[in-house]
Parts: sequence; structure tokens; C-alpha cells
Amino acid sequence: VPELAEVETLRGQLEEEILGEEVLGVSVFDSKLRGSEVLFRGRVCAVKRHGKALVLTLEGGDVVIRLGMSGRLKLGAPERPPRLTLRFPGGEIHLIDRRRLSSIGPLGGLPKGVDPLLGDPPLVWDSSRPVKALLMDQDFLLGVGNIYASEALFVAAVDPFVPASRLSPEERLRIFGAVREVLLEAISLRGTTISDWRDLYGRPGLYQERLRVYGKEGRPCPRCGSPIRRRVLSGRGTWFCPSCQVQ
DNA sequence: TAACACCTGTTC
DNA sequence: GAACAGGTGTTA
Repeated sequence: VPELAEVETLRGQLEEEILGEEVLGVSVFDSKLRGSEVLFRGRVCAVKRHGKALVLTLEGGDVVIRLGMSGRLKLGAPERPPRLTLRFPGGEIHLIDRRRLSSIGPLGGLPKGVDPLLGDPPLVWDSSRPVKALLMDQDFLLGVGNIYASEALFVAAVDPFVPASRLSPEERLRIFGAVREVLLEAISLRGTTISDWRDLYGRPGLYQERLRVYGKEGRPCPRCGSPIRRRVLSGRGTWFCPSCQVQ
């Protein structure tokens, strides 16, 4: 799950719960995360997000948490065995991850794209790559993953397969605006829960009820009624309306 | 840019 | 059994 909207949801909730709190202890239960316990030292000075990465700034240094496809953080009792547990005065926070693709590390190697909620649209929309692949490139734009790329391109009425270099300036602005709009609404609904995603308190998000095309193959387009199609683009499922999203 | 690897679970 | 799933890093 965790794209920008989900990570931003967690970031805000973590800030509420642990800002200023001291890490009392760390338990690592998954050998693949061995060694990461030494990163968590001191009080929490800031809870930041860089695209889809969560960055905890502690007195002992910065820790980057990447949630992968199915990772999440849960305050209080975990409903499945955690990979790692952080203890704070107010309670425990568990990293839970069915697929074990999440990772923890020191600061470094963060992608250099623009945050769509903070920055201006990128100026260089390079090359012949399909626009959806570009939107998901974390060195171009931060935080957009497969769900929100499909949704934003539908809102902007742009074909995901069109080479980015062929987009007009108006279309670029429309796409950027659609990305922001979709992400802001998803944040306000605590993200999209398809199967794994839950917020810090274990609650599902609500944006799955607003999805227009993602996962909707064969269902009618909300704009024109044509059946939504699914095709593969750079190895990822891509849903779109073949009638509204043509160049 | 594509394919695969990393993982595990669910669905066809 | 095979295909597929929110991400990302490496390899051909």
C-alpha cells in the first residue's frame, strides 16, 4: 500500500504519539532486520516523510523506514507477529509486514524527486517514457505509486501510455493538479485499504471507496460508462478508460 | 526498459 | 499450479 497518502497518514499520527518521547527499547524478531536496533536512540525530535519513506529524527540520528508493499506500523497490541517492536513510555509500536519487503536503515539513498504537495511541477518531463512510468519514478516525483498514478491520470484524462515528452504544458499542469487533488483527498480519508493497509491505530483507510479505475477492469467508467481496461505497463497493472483517456 | 529478485499470501 | 498484489534495487 504505502504510497504518499498512507505514509503521510502514519507520519501525522506518529507525530501525535511519539514526538518528544524517548525510545526505551527495541526488539527485533526478524533476522533480516538484525542490526537496525542500534539506530533507534534517544528522544524523537521530528517525524518526517520523504516520498514514501518515513524519516524519524532521533537524538541519536536519523532512521529511514520504508514500508514496502505490505508494511505498516501499529500502536498497541499487534494482531500478527511483528518484525520489530519499539517501546516508548506511552506504549509499543510494531512493524508488521506480511511480505517482509519493508526495510530500516540510516539516512541516505533517498530519491530526489519533487514532493507533489510541497513543490512546483517538475520542469523537465523527459523522454519517450510512458507518463505513468514517469509519475512513479521517485527521482521525478515523490510518493506516487501504482494506485494514485492510475487514479490521477484518469482524473486528468490522460492516457497512461502516452510518452511524457508528447504532453502539452496544459496537460502537464492538469496531471500535476490531479496528482495533488487525488493525494489530498486520500490523505483526508487515511489512505486506501485493499488488503493490508491500516493506520497507526489499526483502522483501514477509506479511499478505496473513491477509486475510479484502479482494480476496476470491466466496470463502467464513472465519466462515460465505457468498460475500464487493464493493461500492463512496466510490469505493473494499469487501469484506465480507453475512451476518456485518449490523446 | 525490461526482467527479475526480494517475500508471502490470496485468488483464479 | 499460475497469476497477481501497495515497492524498490540490481542485472541483462
